[in-house]
Amino acid sequence: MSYKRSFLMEERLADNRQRILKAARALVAEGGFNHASIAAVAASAGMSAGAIYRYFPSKSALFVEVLTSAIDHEIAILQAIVQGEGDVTARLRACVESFANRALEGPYLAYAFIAEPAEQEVDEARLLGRIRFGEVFKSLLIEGIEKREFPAQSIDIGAACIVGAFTEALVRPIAPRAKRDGRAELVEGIVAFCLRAVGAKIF
Amino acid sequence: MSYKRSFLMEERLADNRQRILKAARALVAEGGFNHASIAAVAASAGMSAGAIYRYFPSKSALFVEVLTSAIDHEIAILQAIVQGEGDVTARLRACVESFANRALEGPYLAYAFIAEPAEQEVDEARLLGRIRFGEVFKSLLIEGIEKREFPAQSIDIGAACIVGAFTEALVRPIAPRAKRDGRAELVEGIVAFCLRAVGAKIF
DNA sequence: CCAAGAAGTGAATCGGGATTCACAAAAAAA
DNA sequence: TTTTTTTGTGAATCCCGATTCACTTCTTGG
Repeated sequence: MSYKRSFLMEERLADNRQRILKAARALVAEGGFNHASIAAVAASAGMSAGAIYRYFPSKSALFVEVLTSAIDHEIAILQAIVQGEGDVTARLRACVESFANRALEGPYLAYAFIAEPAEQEVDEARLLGRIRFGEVFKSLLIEGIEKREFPAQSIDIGAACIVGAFTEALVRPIAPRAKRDGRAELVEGIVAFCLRAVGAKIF
Repeated sequence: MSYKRSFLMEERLADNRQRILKAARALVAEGGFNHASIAAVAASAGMSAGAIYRYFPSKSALFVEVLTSAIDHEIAILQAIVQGEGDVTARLRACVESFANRALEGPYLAYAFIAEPAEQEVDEARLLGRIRFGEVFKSLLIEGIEKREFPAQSIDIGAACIVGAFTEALVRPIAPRAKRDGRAELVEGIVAFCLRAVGAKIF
């Protein structure tokens, strides 16, 4: 019998895989999904188009992973905030602020991840991501209501609405070409909207 | 010289155009944009694929028109509510309710119009539509603040957030396959969220 | 009815990017 | 080193639906 991947080989492969993901992410960040053909990704990752298929079964699969891991990262950040200290209102505010700020930082990337159309599969992943974001807010809502910071209300709907609200408010300034001033005001406006919406008392 | 379109001919042409639009709309309603290839539209409209191109310069153009006219219709309805009687809060509620109910009526159509990815051009039309919906809510917000029904707040952001909120809350139950019970609760939840968000006093 | 122009047909073409594949290079086993 | 297996290459192929176009059919004006 024959061939067992050496450790070094193993590493190189893993490395290539990462390089592909990174290249794909970068291309999306730079010009949206359109910009990111397999050929472009391959070139940018320093390998041939065919090679990509040793690492990912299809373009969709690749981009689903790109999207999913970006979302994972985002969720982790939010989760950390949720589990942090402070009253629920403050944490909700921090979540929205944090998300919005990062989105405004990398416009194209955020646009692609929030809104840009892509393959069926990628879209499903995005919907899933939205649902996961919703879960985060759901947990905040539950806690907020429990602690009487917020009035009783429909949790699921509220969570979805929050995600939709800041997402929509972000997409317009984010969408390619849009002006990008008044960032602070934008973020503050979104936060204020969300806090009022859940009935936080500060307002 | 020769040939001048008779009135009857003129009519038949206009009729065909309408038939195409209707067929396209129906196909979208039935299975989303995917379902609606030129071939399918042609077949469903009872003519050949080539003929479509006598009426529309491209597939995109056709679907942009389908989308736009649907949005026009929707906007007209909302506008009527806005200009109707009652306090601003009531009208805002009516707008959201009305939109949501119609969206839940024709799930696929609404999904396609709200969220399903499509060609660049169609997407731009959709973004435009969202902005127009935003305008409607903007006018309500302005009036509401003027009349002291709502506290001072950022108009543009608020409008965008409202659109995003109900849109998101609708898309999930709307997205192909989702269950569809508790419609009334859903609508009521969305309305409540939006009213709180703008600071309406009822709550 | 005929000629000229317009509308309709649908099979062939086109486009453009994903995917494959015959082959080459590199790595492990012998 | 030779053999075997894996990995990498990139041009050719495939896919698939929009779009075109040579041709037919219908309308209009004479």
